[in-house]
Amino acid sequence: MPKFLNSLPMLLSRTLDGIMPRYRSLFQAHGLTDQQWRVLRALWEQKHLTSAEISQMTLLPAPSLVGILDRLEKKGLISRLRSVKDRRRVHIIPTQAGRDLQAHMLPKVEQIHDIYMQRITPEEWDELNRILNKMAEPAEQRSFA
Amino acid sequence: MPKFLNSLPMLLSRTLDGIMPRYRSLFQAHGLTDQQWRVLRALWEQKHLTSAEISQMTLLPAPSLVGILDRLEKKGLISRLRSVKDRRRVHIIPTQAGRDLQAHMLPKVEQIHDIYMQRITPEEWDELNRILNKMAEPAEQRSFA
DNA sequence: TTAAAGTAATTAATAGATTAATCATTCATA
DNA sequence: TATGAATGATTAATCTATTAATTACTTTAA
Repeated sequence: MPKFLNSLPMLLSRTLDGIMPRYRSLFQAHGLTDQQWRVLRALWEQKHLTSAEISQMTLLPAPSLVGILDRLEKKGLISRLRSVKDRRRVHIIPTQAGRDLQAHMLPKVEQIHDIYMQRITPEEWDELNRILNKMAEPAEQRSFA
Repeated sequence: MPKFLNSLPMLLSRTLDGIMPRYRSLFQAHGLTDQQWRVLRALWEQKHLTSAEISQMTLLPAPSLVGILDRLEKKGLISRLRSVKDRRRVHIIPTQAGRDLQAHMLPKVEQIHDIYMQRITPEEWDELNRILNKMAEPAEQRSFA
């Protein structure tokens, strides 16, 4: 295998390319993109979030989020509600249709996750998290080590 | 940490988001995008590749590659050469400027890679590869296990 | 040899990523 | 209390991703 295929970015990209199609075909079956699902998924636990909070949780860049929210709104899955206390903020709230879709899809999404989790042991999963988090730690925090 | 932030796709995305900025600012300093560098990098070892081969190596989708190659060509870093034996194919060849840029950038890219490799042990790196490859294995191949 | 099937690159249409800039609002403070 | 700094969402411009369709060419099989 050529050297650069073993780089960290390529390893991670290859893994994502390997696992995402299975998720993606489920999302597509419900008319959603990966990113649109992420937003709905983030709203699962917290019932309303600001645009900035969604961006942080989902890792979706704020400028991308504008369009993603536009399309989710157009599909009737979320609503935007301008905050009264701070009118710069916009609260995002799932509609009933949005909550129904979440409830319908979440078990299937978890099934797919289980498929991948069953390929490794719980210890390997912990290892994976530990190693990757160590890799991605910002340099500032590391200087205290 | 909310549950879905611990999913496999989020873990991988978070790691990529953590490591790429360091690479990206180097690429930017030389007027390249991530993807444009990947193509140059793929041409490092093999001196000429077809568009399809580059797509496979770099994981860049073929339709995206058209534009990426257009822009690399416009910058004078690669040339397209239609194959004589099979005129459907297009061979991609780095120009002298392309090779010079590669030679200049590659050590710096490897330095960044080393930064991340020094955060973990060689054994952890092997573990990481082993676990992720097991995750991303296509289902067909797994049925023989 | 010729029609049909297949292949490599490309185009088209829509969605999202990246960086910088803008706009409205709020905060800090002089 | 005005004024400059900071903040949250958005727009703008360029580039890439995704899926489907197209174009040009090659191979296969009748």
